[in-house]
Amino acid sequence: MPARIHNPDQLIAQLGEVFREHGFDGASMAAITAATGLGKGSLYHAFPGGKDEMATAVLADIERWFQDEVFGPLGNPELAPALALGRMLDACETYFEGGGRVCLVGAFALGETRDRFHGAVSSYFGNWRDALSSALGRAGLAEADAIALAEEAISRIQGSLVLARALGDPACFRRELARLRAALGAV
Amino acid sequence: MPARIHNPDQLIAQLGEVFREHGFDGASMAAITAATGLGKGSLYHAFPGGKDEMATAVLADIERWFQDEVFGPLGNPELAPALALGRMLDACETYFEGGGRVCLVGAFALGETRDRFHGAVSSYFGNWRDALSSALGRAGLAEADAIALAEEAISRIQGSLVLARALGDPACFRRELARLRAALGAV
DNA sequence: GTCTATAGATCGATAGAC
DNA sequence: GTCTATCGATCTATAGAC
Repeated sequence: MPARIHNPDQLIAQLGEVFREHGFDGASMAAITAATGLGKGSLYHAFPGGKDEMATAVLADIERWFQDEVFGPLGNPELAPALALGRMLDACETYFEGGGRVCLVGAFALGETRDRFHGAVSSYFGNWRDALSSALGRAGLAEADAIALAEEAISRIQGSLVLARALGDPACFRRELARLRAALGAV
Repeated sequence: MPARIHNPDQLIAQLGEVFREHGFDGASMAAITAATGLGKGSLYHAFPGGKDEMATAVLADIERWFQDEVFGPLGNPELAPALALGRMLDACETYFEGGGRVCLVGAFALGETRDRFHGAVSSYFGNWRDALSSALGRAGLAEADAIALAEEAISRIQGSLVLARALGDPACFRRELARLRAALGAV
């Protein structure tokens, strides 16, 4: 059944899972072909830049999701800060599947890809920090304290994902989210 | 100048830096040859198991260092807990070069190597958590609280390394260590 | 838009001389 | 113990048919 048209959104999601599972270097074109059901010809037609362009598209899609679900609400002055903070934690619990799914952007930051995709990685974390400190500022913290607590919260989320994966115990992540909910005064 | 005998400790350290810089898959034998100054023949003579054995040796060396410098003092009942906690933070600041050096074990936990080296990765973080919660228990915390704070502290260290690398701002890591020093009651 | 076939480079690993 | 030469496999990327 050739000429089957792929849903672009689904394709990006499939690519993301391949990079998540194998890493960037480990995600061979053969693995990508198997995971997406698309031959090399189709993949290079959609992404003339090869794996680099695929990963860039995946990172952009992730940032878009977080912009809509997390950063946007955090920065929205019409939303009560406690509510926005709670939504952030809920979105993280869902997105990272309760600690069973690593953060691809974090993995790219630590891995061999750190320089190659530095722009996208830096943008993701920078926007997260800015949006979070904005919400904390609206909650009453001084600017310096808000930035410090934002960095701490993001570190705790990212670090507990590392710990959960390292120990093979996703509950580590959920426990950290629960503690964060109290520390941030989130609803 | 053939027949030059390499210092085994130095070789392990060089291998560690190659894996840190390129990741496991990205560390090709050519890159390892260039970084160590050893030909493939010599490397396979020292590590018949190839890259897997090299990485295993590097991880064991890292765990040994943390055992001596961090986990041991934390678990030592004769050492004042506040002192042991302070030593842990000092050792982290030194080892991770103030945020400019990522945690190889953390990177392996997030990356495509997560299953391949799961034993070593799990051992490292499990021992860290146990030693840290032991020190926190001696400092007066109930067992459940000690374990929770230990997980939080390790998450903050690992997460701030991710954040520092992602933003290209090592100071993120040092700021988190300073906040952690206060939160743990460390000297 | 999708496929197969294949080029050309690089991979991990081995063999054997010194 | 170290080196060079080399193998077969695998890799990314391209070409061209349909």
